Amino acid sequence: MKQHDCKTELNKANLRVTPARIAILDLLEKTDKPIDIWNIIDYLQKQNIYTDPVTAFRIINIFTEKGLTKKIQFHERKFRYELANKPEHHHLICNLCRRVEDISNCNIRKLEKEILEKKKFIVKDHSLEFFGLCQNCQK
Amino acid sequence: MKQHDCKTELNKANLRVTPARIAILDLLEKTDKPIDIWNIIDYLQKQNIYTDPVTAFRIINIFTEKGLTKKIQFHERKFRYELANKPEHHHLICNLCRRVEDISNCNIRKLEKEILEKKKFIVKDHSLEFFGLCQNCQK
DNA sequence: ATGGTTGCAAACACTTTGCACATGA
DNA sequence: TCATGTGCAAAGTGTTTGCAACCAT
Repeated sequence: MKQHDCKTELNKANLRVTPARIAILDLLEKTDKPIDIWNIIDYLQKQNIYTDPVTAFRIINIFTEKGLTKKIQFHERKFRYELANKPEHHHLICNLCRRVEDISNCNIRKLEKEILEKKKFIVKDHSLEFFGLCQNCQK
Repeated sequence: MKQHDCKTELNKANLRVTPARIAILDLLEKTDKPIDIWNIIDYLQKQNIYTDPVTAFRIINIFTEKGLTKKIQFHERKFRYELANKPEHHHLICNLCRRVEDISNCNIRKLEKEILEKKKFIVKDHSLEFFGLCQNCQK
């Protein structure tokens, strides 16, 4: 994401523009798989933006609150994060090498409609993750 | 589950039969929603089976390893657990009252086949959870 | 008898909170 | 200037590990 875009994003969310926030949006934009806090810290460090882990957590939490990012879980003890405005997709997580691939066109929307009809439950969000073996690790 | 069945279950898994293990299998059998460690501890306590949380973790972990139980995540910091041999189903989790409802017939298998064809990824397991508002909380 | 199980103490990993100081608008 | 953001220390949760004692087989 261009710096400019990041700034407008932050403004729209009523958040002040700080180096750490820009960098984190930046990282999320250019990373294709959900990242954890340590990925974020590492990246900030490389950008010479010294940031306390606490701050990283606070940033990612406020982003999630404002709807900029999403929390994801891969059956690990920690959360992962990705941009919320990515087109709908789900994850294939390799049990061996932990590589993550995206998959889309799952037609979950149709399911959600059925759920509303059958169960009167309004789906706001869902998580769909597949665990298994990627092509490489099948050998 | 009858005591007897629990015992054969444990034997089949090469696990020794202990009061805590029987009780945990028992609880999982009669509970309809995924439970966490504290639910387990509470139950054991009520059964007058005094068990250290560490032991509860160890039991549930070995059960999961042996394929008797499954770990589940509901975007919380903790894991939940359910019996692995339940018929395929997914969860509707209410964002407000946290009630959990089951849903089945999602035809995920079809999707898994497509994934194998498109991505050459062999799905071993998946997690599909829906978050939203249950009928009661929509008012 | 002996190897799997447990309890206890401690450590661990991830995440949150409180408060004083710093900074962006 | 002043609300918002940050760093540091500390605490909070959920979970795992090591080791000695215990108990199911």
